[in-house]
Amino acid sequence: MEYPEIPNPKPNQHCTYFYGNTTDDIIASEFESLHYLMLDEGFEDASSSQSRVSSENFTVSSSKASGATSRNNTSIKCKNGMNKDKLEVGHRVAFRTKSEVEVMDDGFKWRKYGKKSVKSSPNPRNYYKCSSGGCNVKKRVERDSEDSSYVITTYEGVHNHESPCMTYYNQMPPMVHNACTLKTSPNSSYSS
DNA sequence: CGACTTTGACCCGCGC
DNA sequence: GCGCGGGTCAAAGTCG
Repeated sequence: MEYPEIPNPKPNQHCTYFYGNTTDDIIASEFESLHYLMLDEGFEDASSSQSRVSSENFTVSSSKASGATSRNNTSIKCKNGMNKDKLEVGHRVAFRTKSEVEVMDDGFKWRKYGKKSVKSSPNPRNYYKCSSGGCNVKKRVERDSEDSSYVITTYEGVHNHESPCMTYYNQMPPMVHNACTLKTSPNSSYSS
């Protein structure tokens, strides 16, 4: 198992992560102040190294998403009523972060290519592409419709290059690595 | 001048 | 078939 790229939220940010691939693999884990839910294939190894939290707080259903490029999608709904964004069954990672700023510095360079107001939320959804040549990773950023203090970020695809931030990280001495609270993949890939 | 953002138009799938 | 909604495109504007 290789770890997905995890953005670098502020120390006091609260995050909920959704890792998408199959609906059967819903697992929620948490460490420190972060919460995340994983649906990605190959997650089993990750669960062994991280505290596993019951998925009872979430319900999942499969559906077909509407839209220009409709594919199989998975709809996640929290039992507390929060209706999570539809997650594609594929290399998609979504997470919810309590943050004042919508765009977090995750080490990659993104170029905004669209903005759309969606019916399910009063807040507009922003669309970004990785600006690295040949890298087709996309991300969507929108404020939680139920609590605008939270930002929902969805990554789609796998980076075919290293994060500029990770390159710098790899050049740091090991003792500096120990200071990091978030573990990220050294090769920036979270494919199984 | 290149890279990025903005924003309206367009495309496409789905539901009725 | 048509309208709706979400995702993408691309031209124009902005910024360093």
